[in-house]
Order: sequence, then structure tokens, then C-alpha cells
Amino acid sequence: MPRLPTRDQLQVWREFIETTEALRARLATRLQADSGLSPGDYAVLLALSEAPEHRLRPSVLAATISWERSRLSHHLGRMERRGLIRRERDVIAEEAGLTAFHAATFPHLSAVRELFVDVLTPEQLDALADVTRALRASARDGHGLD
Amino acid sequence: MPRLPTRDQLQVWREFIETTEALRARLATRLQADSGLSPGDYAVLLALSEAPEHRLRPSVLAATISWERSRLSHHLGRMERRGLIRRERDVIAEEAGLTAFHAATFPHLSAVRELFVDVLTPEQLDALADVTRALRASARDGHGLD
DNA sequence: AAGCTAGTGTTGACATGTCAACAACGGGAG
DNA sequence: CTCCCGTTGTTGACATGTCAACACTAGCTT
Repeated sequence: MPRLPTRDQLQVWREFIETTEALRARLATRLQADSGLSPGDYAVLLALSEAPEHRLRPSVLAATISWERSRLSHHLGRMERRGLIRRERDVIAEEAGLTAFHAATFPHLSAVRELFVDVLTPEQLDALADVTRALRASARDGHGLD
Repeated sequence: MPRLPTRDQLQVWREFIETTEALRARLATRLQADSGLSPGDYAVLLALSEAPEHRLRPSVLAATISWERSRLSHHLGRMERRGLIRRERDVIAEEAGLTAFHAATFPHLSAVRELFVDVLTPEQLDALADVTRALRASARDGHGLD
């Protein structure tokens, strides 16, 4: 017999979700401005940049960044049209893709630092890691079956 | 001269974002299963259900749920096709919309409790509220200009 | 009244994401 | 070898979201 959250608890939830979303959006805007890459582009190029010869089978790439096959396929189509990658059997990073990725890395990590890490005290960051662990554990154990 | 996040800090960031996204997705799936509503539908219907006569001007509705006009307009078009709302000058909740909303409320709040509130200790919830406040304050002051 | 301007609402083009269907490939099992 | 069957990759339909352009309206101003 489930109880309902209190008003306060619900408010924490809503502000948590809204704040996270806003943070994600700000970082995406910055990334776009700094490099012309979307977060998805960045994730793909990060994985390729760390792979031998900057190439991976789509299935391996999908597993690496935890994307569904269909999502990846659609996204690769868009990236291919922009000349960031090309497809043989493997997905292969084009020069333009690697260049954009390298241009993106430093500003992106700086932004994470500026908008997230530096805004929190070390104690707050620890507490957040703790909360994240609890949520992940619950997702795995209690509701992985959803 | 911005420094970069440490490996640990970056990991906290990534797991934080991924966990939040997973949590949002699980709640959306539940909501859909319980009521056939998307989170967007739910937000619109919540605002309308609290308005006198269950009707609002689009601009007021947009302000209430913090959406851009265009986003709202597109979404209302989809909701109208499904018979959840209708449009005159005001956006007006249809019976079907209110019914679906009422069916959604209890299970949705229960799910928030189950997947979020009950997974955290009161101390963790307080700490999270604290972190959220810090992030919001930073967004408002430091980077509202972005 | 005529015109300016700010706010409002819609639209089209496009990016992103999910789901279901499909084709193609690659081993075993017989 | 041929038939299955699971994996893989793509595709189409659709939901969601942003941005820019547009039309429309409502006050003001003159």
C-alpha cells in the first residue's frame, strides 16, 4: 500500500529534475558553440578516438556508449552526412570528426568543472556521489525488472 | 585559466547524469503504462486541472510549466489529436484528458516515492536538496547570462 | 485613423529518440 | 550442405524538442 511523497519531498524531486535538465542543456549549448558537436556526437567521437585506428563495429560502439542499435544507426547517418565519420563494416572517425572532438574536449571538461564541480563543495560532491550510488543500486536491484 | 576536473570528479558527473536520465526514463515508462500519458501530457494536464474551469491561455500555460511557446504549440497539437484537450482562445482540458490525468496522479506519485524518495535516507534527501540549491544558485547568478 | 511595437501563437525544417519490422549474416544441428 | 536461429544493422513511423520565420493582435503614439 504505497504512500505518497510529502509536499517537501515532491518539491525536492521536481527541483532536482529541473535543475539537472537545465544543467545538461547549458552544457550542450556550450559544447555546440565550442565545437559544433552535440552531446551525442561527442560520445560517439570519444569512443572512436579511444579505439585502435579510430574505428569500431557499430555493435561494439553501441555497447561502449550504452546506446540502442537503432539510435546509433540514425545518429551515424546524421554524422556521416556532416562528414564526421564514415561507414565501412566499421564506423570510422573522419579527420574532421577527430578535429572537432579535440577542439571540444578541453572546453567541455572546463565547462563541467565550472558549472558543476566548482559550484559544489567537496562534501556536496561526495554526498552527491553517495546519492547516485543509492539510486543506481536501487535501479539495479529493485527495479531492474521493470 | 580553467583547470580540468579530476578523474573522480568526472566520474561523479557522468554517473550523476546517467543515473538521473535512467530515473527519468523509468518514471516516464511507468506513467505511460499507468495512464497512457507522457511526462509532457502530465505537465500540461496538471496545470489545466488546477486552473479555473480547466482552461488557460497558451501563454499562461507555457509560463506555468516553463515551456517555450513553440514547444507547447506542437505538443498541444498532438494532445488535441488524441482528444486530451481542445483549443479555443484558451487551451481547455477535455474530459478524457482529466480522466487520464486523475488515473495517472496516484501511481505517478507512488512511483516518485518508490524510485526516488524511499531509496534515499532523509539525510541523503536533505543533502540532495542542498546540492540542487547550489546548482540553481550558480545557474541564476553566474551563468544566467549564457 | 494610421502606424509602431511588443507580445502571442503557429508553422516548417530539422535534430534527436523509441519502437517495431525487416534484411542480412553467421554459426551450429541435422 | 541445408536449415534454423540469434545477432546485427537499417529503416519507417512517429513522439519530442529547438530555432527561425511568420502572421496576428493589442496597446500606444502621433
